[in-house]
Amino acid sequence: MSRNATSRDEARSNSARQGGGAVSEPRFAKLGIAPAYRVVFETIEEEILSGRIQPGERLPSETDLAEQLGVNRSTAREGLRLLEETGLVRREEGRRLFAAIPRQEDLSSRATRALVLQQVTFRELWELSMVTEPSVSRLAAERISSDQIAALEENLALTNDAVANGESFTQLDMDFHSMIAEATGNRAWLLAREPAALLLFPAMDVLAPHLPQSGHRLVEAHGKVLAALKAGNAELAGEWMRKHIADFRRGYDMANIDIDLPIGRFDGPSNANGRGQRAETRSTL
Amino acid sequence: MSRNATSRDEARSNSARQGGGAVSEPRFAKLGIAPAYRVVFETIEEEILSGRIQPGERLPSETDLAEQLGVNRSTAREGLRLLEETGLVRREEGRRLFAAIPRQEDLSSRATRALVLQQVTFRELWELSMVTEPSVSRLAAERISSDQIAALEENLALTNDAVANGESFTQLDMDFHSMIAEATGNRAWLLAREPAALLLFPAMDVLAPHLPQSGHRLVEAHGKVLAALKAGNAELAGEWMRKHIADFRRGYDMANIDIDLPIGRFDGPSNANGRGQRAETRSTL
DNA sequence: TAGCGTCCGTTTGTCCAACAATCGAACAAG
DNA sequence: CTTGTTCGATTGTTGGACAAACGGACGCTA
Repeated sequence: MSRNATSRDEARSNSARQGGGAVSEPRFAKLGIAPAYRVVFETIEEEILSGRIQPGERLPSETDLAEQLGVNRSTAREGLRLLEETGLVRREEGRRLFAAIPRQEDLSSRATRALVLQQVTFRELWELSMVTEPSVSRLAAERISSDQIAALEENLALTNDAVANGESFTQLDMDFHSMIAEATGNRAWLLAREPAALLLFPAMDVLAPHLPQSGHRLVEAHGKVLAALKAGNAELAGEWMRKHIADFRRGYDMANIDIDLPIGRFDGPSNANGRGQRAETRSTL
Repeated sequence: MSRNATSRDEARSNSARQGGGAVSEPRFAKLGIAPAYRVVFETIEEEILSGRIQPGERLPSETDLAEQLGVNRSTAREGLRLLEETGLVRREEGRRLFAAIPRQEDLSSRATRALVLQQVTFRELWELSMVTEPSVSRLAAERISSDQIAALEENLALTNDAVANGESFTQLDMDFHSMIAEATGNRAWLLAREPAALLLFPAMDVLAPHLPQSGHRLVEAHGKVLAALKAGNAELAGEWMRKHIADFRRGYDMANIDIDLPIGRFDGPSNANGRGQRAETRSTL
């Protein structure tokens, strides 16, 4: 407790002003003065990152925490909010906070939002996906399990139905690609491709009205990829996937849409923790 | 103001318990009941995402905000902490909060932490980087500016010095790769490769003691890549980069380290907002 | 004129105290 | 064994309060 109280007071008294006119030379480094709630955050964060608090383990009650850290409960709560949004802490069915590791969905949706705000263009997303999707397909071909194959087959069937009925197949499309990525068993790959994928594939919705054939082409392409995966043919899987993504851009060109325009806003679940699991996506031009 | 108060009260009274034994059928969807501070968060988030509050624009004072939303200042503050950690809100030299777009560094470090906690292996990171690094090199070769070439040359010189003096060159190494990625001008690519890169390259520190030649090999490889970039030769740049990354793994094998072990912890700046900009990295086995 | 010290209203950071609502679990009743 | 009931622990929220720091404005002085 004294630890934090001390560091805080220190910070306070040290906070001599550095303002004024234009500083001639950067003689002093900026003082790293953090408000107490931030110190609370960093302290607990450190406990979790270092493993001293294991994921799944319950955190002390707010009152306890505040007492242990020597701050007021309100201050401790602010620190907890910080942690909460980081994903290092989550609430278990109702209240009770416990340590956790951030879920990739949280990370992805966060990253996706950032991409939207940065107004990334279709071209940027496409350039990336032209590499990621074939690559994961190749990897997946060598590792995919029969269960995963079965899941892909079901997905393909559903997609086929959706196309036949004129329904939106965007979600199914995204699932198809995600499942392949999961089949690689490589979490770094998952994280690398997901944010862009969440933005790129919904763009298909913009295309569909212009290109009546797009649905069928997609089903066909997915079928080819799936066949190659089933055969364990990495090169073939990669090549079909490459064509599939390349085709996507061709669709954009044919629909006469400028690929250098920022991609539309992603309307997924706005919050990371909890409700609204289905990723309802929409791409607005 | 009434808007939020209403939605909250509604939530309250609707919160009929659903507990009890094992539910037979999922007849009802879970109620999305959010505490007021979360609603505050989502409301302001929405304002920013929709563009009604522009990045760079100042937010109202906490008192104002609380009054407008019809909640207590403490509650509003908790919502602000959530926003703060999302990166949608930042403090400008001192206090004053203003809207912002999340910085990629924030996102990357967040993602990196997640990867560490998930205990990703060297193999996973390497598999990804074997694709990302050559790919960005190819792209960069077609777009890199002379300024960026110059920066890379300086980096190479510094790396050479560091190697000669037996100093750590990890940071320089990471910078080299990041600069190439930036030269692609593709933000999606930046985001995709960074988290893994932040973890993979520091692993070099583990290698160096075992392989005295590693530094020189690295400088040589960087030199080849840079020459190819300068020549605008995409294929060559990609190929040298591929060899460079492949070599990294060979080093791991030669040092007799199991590449399927989780990668060590990343000790970067723990907080996203502000101080501690230099990415001091360390890889602990 | 550029710089310095001071005063003042505003805003943030922190604390204290309190209460309603909910949860969890134990326990009683049908 | 499912449905109330009760009770302590914990969270969500509110109200108010105060010190510290900031942003300027103002005036003084080399």
